Amino acid sequence: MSRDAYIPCLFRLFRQYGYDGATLAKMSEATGLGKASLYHHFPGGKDEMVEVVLSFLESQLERHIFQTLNESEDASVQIEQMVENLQTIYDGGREPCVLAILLLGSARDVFHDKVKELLKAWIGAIATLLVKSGMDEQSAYQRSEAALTTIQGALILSQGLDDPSLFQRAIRKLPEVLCQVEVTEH
Amino acid sequence: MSRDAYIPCLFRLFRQYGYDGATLAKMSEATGLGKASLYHHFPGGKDEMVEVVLSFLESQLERHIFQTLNESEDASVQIEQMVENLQTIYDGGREPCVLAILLLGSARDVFHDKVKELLKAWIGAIATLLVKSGMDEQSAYQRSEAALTTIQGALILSQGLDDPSLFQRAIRKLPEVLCQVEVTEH
DNA sequence: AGCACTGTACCGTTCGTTCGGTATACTGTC
DNA sequence: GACAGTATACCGAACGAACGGTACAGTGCT
Repeated sequence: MSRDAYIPCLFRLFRQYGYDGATLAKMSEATGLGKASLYHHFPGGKDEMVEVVLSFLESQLERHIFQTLNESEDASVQIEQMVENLQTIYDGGREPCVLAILLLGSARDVFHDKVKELLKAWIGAIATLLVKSGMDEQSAYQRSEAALTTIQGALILSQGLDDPSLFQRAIRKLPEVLCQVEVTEH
Repeated sequence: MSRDAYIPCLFRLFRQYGYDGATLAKMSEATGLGKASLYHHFPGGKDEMVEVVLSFLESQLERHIFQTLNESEDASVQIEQMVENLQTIYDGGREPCVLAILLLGSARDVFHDKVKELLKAWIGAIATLLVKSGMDEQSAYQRSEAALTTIQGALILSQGLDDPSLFQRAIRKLPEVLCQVEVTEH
């Protein structure tokens, strides 16, 4: 079987256990492959598996997030579509973000660059969309960063409080927060 | 020396490496204590060390966050004080939150309850403050959750993007976001 | 003498990794 | 069609290193 078939499985393991916690034994059990076979498909060992998982995540973001943000309809409609996809990807707030797990913990330094690249791409994609819909660049980037802050923070809190609805409430506000014009007073 | 002296050291290790990554060898090196000495002070082993670290964090929150929120001055002043303390605790966004690290990764289940308790206490403290300053309870809790979402999310993103200023910008908006009256239009 | 503490040496287990080898399928040669 | 050669997929067993944890004999203070 092609090694691609095992990637989603590895993805799930790293997302659940992190770099240190996702042991070869768990991978062997989860994939049904012997440890030696895992090394046949991923000669670079655990690190290559993470690389591959991150590339898999990249393509997933590409397909379900970035592409959604490039269909040049109304901006708020696209954001709403992204929110829908977020629901799926993170299972309504029940699943953590593999980027966050890899960012914390002992493997931080090794994969930092790739994680950084993906986060930047995500923020950039949203910002580009907002700029296209007429927002000035600085505001667009600030709001995009705020959006990702909300997404990541809400994932943490939903995990911590055992309350997926927190994540859902948070991301449902995103279209409004990202697109509304500022007329606040205080 | 009292075991209390070693707790901040262990705290730093768990915050940096997570449960799996914070090995006894690292602790031994960081504290200057042999493994036997570590087990003398913490007979329960690694798990007890985490418990103790979480209790340490609790007292730290108590002193630098909750207490700040109980001095019954103007609410926005207190929030600003909390923001100041956040800057210190998280070193301006350069240090991650140990709660987040323990929440993700393989030790999740073991310490989930304690982490949940701390997060709830934090949210509750902010909400109580807002209620005291006249806000209705539901809004107060929603905004408090949003504040912690921002804090946690901004920490993740600041780590990921190598940009502590993101964290600083995010938390400096907290007083405004938490206290301002809603007059937005869209 | 009693106690708190520590260094050394060790335990069993699990870690990531590698080795040697098997089964199967495809490829080109005659 | 028969045969050797090669590539792919897989596995059991073992490796050294590191893991968390323990046993025990000090050591120094009261």
